[in-house]
Amino acid sequence: MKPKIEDVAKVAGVSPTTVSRVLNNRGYIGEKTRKKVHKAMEQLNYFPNEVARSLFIKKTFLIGLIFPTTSNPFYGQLIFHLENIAASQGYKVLLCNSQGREDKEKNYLKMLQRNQVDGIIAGAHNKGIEEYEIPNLPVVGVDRYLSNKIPVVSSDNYLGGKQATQLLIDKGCKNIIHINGPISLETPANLRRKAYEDVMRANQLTPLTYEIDDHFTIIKQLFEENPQVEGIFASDDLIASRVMREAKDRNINIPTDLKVVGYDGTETTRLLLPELSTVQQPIKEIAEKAIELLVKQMDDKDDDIQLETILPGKLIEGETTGD
Amino acid sequence: MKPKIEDVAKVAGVSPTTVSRVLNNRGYIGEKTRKKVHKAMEQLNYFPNEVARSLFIKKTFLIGLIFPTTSNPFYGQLIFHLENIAASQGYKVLLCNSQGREDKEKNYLKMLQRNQVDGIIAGAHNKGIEEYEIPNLPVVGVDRYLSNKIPVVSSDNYLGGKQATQLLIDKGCKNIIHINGPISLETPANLRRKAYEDVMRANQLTPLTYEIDDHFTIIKQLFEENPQVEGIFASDDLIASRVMREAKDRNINIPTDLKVVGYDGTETTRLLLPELSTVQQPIKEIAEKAIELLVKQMDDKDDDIQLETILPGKLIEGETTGD
DNA sequence: TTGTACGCGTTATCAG
DNA sequence: CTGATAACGCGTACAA
Repeated sequence: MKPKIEDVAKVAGVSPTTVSRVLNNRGYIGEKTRKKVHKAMEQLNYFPNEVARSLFIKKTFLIGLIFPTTSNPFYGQLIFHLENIAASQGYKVLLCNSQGREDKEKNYLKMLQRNQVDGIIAGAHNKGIEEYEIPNLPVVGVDRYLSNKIPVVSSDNYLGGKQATQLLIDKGCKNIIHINGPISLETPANLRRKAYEDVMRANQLTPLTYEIDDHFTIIKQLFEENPQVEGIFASDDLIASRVMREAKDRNINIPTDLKVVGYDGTETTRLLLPELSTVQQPIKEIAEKAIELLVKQMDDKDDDIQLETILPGKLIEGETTGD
Repeated sequence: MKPKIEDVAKVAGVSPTTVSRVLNNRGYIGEKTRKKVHKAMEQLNYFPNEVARSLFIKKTFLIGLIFPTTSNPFYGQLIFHLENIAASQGYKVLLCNSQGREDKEKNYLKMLQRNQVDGIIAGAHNKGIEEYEIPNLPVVGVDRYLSNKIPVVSSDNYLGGKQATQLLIDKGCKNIIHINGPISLETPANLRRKAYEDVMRANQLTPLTYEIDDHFTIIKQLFEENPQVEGIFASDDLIASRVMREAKDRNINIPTDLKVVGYDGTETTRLLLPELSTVQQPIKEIAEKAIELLVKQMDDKDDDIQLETILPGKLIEGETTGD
């Protein structure tokens, strides 16, 4: 059915070894035989079988990607870059949407091991799963601590949180509230909150953080409990968008009565909500660094690599922090 | 290093065959030996090697996904569902971001063949590439005609275009302009335009279509050339968002002076731009149908399958079509 | 019920 | 410069 190396060999009138040599440019081969082999391959429409190849060389050039969901613009864009960069280095990508579910995550982890991936990049993680410490399997975390032995790449969340909060203060807000995603202490993203609290206190202001729930109902509650709120720093742009919506429904003018800053600054949110001030994450750079760290682990066996990489983001001032 | 079936056999004190049997639940095995083998597998932290397995059974349970980019909310969400459904049926997913580039697309196609994927789902496509007609390799197109032998799944683009246009007319618009993505005759999405033109003519109105360029500059031009425009039907929500932005910059009030309808209605755009009227695509249903058609091709050899599947979308009326 | 031998398609090794 | 052979890890006849 599918032609194999042996079929090509037969047609070209050489041995399978020679075909393999032509295929991989290994050793010396006569120019005439090389031509013959190439012609035979075209004639049969031959494609090398990577599965057999992988079995032999014990390398699949596969990278597993475990993230909550490509539906989310941040992860969608991150995964785009990861795949892109991986492809440019000859690696393929196995996509896993864990949806923030620990059971799915563990199953994916097993699946990836069975499939002999050369490495894993993960940004989905609930608690302190130790399943990620897999002997001889390189792993890199993105915006998530996976273990104290696994390198993490993230944007400078502390700086970002600081800049966002400071911007609101600079614009004259005193009553500033922070809305956080679901709290899990292991994520660097929580540094956004810490930065917010530090900056508030440094300015003799009282920090107040709300934690988001699945249906954003907490936002209504926030406005009801704090009618005097002047500034809101949301831990991502989607939440910020809901805040803006709620403010509109309550006839609260942005930026006059309320100023809003989000976080992430993905292509999509920049396009759909250009007026939103936000801290833009260096998504492409994060992807590049993650791949770099992964490939380094795959190549240099147990060389010591940098455990934490923090990339600076960029504060974008839009109309929601006004004037 | 990594334990193989033979190592497990040794520890359990049985033959490799027996281990394989318990692994695949094949044939009769004594309850005691089954226990022993399981214990040995746990002890060694054994994972079956899917690569070797694939080589033997000539099936990889891999599906290749070729789409422009996960960065785009529509594709991001579609890919999420595709992966999800595939996973629930034991299939894994190889992600390919073609970025609308024909050369990348062709390379991915070769790569997927070398990697022995069991099938391909593709929604990225420029012209009439015939590379997709691969003997014995099931393919399904999403919103793109790949060849007249390859099944396509798409939302009811004609109906959607009709509904969008009709909505604008119903709301009192006469001067209605359509903005299209890059035109390629092979895509069902172009039916949106045809529907627009048909409905316009049926109402004694003159259709006028602008084709979007990379940097949306055409939108400015549109407003300058048509100061009297009352309604705009954009072929996706991202374009619609840019239209809204431009209107705002020109102090054109939506919906009073201008009404806007988009297309896609992804989770992200619904969240970020809930005021936008749009035609929501049945993304999950598209994914389900695509997987179903692919799996059917993989199982029933050359059974005749439905070549075209059209799923109805849903018109969502928001504030941009007012009142 | 369990074990032996071979083949899946490829490549490294070693002769020639 | 080219060819024969073994091995990668697993699954299945076939034999025991």
